[in-house]
Amino acid sequence: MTLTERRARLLSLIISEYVDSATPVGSEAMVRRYELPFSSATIRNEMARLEEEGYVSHPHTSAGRVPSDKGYRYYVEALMEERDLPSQTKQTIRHQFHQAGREEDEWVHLAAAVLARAVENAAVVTMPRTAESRLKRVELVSIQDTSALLVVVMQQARVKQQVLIFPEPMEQDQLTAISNHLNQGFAGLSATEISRSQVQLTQLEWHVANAVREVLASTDQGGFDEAAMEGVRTVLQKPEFATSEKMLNLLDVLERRNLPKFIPLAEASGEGVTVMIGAENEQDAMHDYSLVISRYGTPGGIGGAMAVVGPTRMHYPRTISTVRFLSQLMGEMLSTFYDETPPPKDA
Amino acid sequence: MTLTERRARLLSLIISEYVDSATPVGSEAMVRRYELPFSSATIRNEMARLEEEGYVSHPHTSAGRVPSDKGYRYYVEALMEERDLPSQTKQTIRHQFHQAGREEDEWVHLAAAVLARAVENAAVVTMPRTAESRLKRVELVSIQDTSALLVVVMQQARVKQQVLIFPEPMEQDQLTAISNHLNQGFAGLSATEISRSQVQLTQLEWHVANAVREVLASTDQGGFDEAAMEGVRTVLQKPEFATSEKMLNLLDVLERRNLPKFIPLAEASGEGVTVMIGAENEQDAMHDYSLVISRYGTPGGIGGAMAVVGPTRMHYPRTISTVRFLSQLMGEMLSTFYDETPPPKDA
DNA sequence: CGTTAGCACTCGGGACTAGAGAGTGCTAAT
DNA sequence: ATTAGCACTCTCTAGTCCCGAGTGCTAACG
Repeated sequence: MTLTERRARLLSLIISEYVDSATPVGSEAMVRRYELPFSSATIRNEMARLEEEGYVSHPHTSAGRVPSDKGYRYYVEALMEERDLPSQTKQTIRHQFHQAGREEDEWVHLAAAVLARAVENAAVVTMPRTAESRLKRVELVSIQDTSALLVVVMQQARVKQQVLIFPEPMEQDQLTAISNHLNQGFAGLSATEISRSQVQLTQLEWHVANAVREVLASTDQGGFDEAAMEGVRTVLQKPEFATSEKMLNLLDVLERRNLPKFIPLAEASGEGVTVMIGAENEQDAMHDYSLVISRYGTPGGIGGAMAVVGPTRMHYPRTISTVRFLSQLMGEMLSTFYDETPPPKDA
Repeated sequence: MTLTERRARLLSLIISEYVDSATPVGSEAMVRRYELPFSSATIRNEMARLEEEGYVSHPHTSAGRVPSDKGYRYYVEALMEERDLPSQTKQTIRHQFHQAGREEDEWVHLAAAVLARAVENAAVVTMPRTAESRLKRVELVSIQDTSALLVVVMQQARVKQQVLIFPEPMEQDQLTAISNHLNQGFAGLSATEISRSQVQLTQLEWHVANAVREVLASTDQGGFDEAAMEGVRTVLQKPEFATSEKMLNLLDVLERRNLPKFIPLAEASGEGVTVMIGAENEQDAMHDYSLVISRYGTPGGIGGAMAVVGPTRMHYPRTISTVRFLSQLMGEMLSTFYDETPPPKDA
């Protein structure tokens, strides 16, 4: 399954060229552009072999070659040299990134924007979260007689709020009493632990505790709910989307509620960067697109995922390097807030 | 400036027809389709007059007529009969809407989705908020030694949180003391009032108070930050977006950060529904689109705005009725939570 | 006078054709 | 093994033609 040295080199050039030009690449143009020490005829022969073996394909006779999914895959595995990002680029990214404020959703938006710009494709970054949400503190704030605002603070600084209706008018004092009791009983517990708990509760307290449990549970599932996406505009301007039909396709894919289906974050559970090329994604709608996914986060377990979405014709080395760098950077930033260990200040 | 009875009727028909078919409408087809008691020649004469007066236009000789902005305007002002939504539709909307949970952002998302579906265009709904945010309560929750989570609860149940870094390690007790002090001193105040306040503060307290003030201030500006948008897909499928260029245009308009520029919510400050047709919007990018905007909210002042965005060729009566109904419905729902007066249960 | 029939004229768009350009695959020579 | 040469294929663009829908005008009509 390994290619001869020359064919490998040729495949690599075809991919570079095609990533650049978005048009099928022919033998003639190849030798001219790269001053190859062979004639176009030789290149044609080699190309024919590459095609037999499935690394490139032919839109039609008399058109140049286009890399196939298999070709890209081989390129990503064996051919491309993933060199570190130029330190200037790193510096730029780091600089943009440190302008973020202190709110988490600001972070992820900024991260998505920076990533999208750096790789010139669409980028998705999910909010960081823990494996299992645990309650840190409950607050109840009176709104009017029978309604109050429930604020649930979870470990790792996630906050959710909702309006809670009581069957009877409640004073702020009563509410404070309830929240105090719940804080004593449930602090540090997860949703399931709360529902198993044996703490004695009044009916009103139980009402609140139930709402808290639901909040914790709903935080644990999903992950894309509050994800940030950027760069849609950029990617839609690429030549593959000249027809509005293709555009609609991609827009469907990038629809918020479709993301979990199309972007299998589970793949990114381990270390490092995962690449899914075209039909490697089971979803038909993704067959023309590639994903570069990575988890980010602290060693402690708090974290999220980021993904770059674009046509299979994407600049893989740059994209992979950028995703790797940015996920590492996000990890460091999270560490500064949530971990005991001070973050490495330089890289 | 008023049209003859017959010309008015004709304009109305042209608009109905064009809204339906999206193609220029000709005299011949007109008489056939609507069985008019005149010949096509007469209609042609009348159309010529309508064109002279600017109510319709001609893409080119030998094409049918297309309503102009002025034509639509006249139609909206004088011709269309805005009849109430069929009670079945109302019922459907009400039904869909009451499935919302209790979180505000869930409301606005649902409202946007319902609206978009009902009018078959894109819809934007902003989060409800007051004229000036006032502090209700501050909470500080320790995260690790030098960092804590600041939770700012504002009146009308808006909550924001951010991570706060202290120059020295802080115990939860200290944090609680600070928040207690701030709650005593600042509850009920707005951002400007806090900055003018004469309350004596330690350096640490001042640090926190400053952050609180910033949160309040940032909540007061914007309004589109957390707006919900739905129906982009729907509107992009309309025939006017057959070319991908047009699609990109609209996508630009609907970009989150562009919304404030393109959708002048200030216009909707008063009562009722505002319609902006094509070039009535100063922004060039909006010249092919119309807006139907309405404020929603309680009489008390808490509320937001909603807008429908679509091609000028839209079904105005239905859109206007739907926006009116939904804004009223949203107002009622807000009232149930924030107002003293019980909401009218039926309509 | 308002209305209508008739008709010449105008465009846009679809179907068709031709030719240029880029590229391939094969064969025979080096 | 490599290369030059060449016939062949296929897309893309421009050009042409023609149909259909629609207009605007004029002259006739009730």
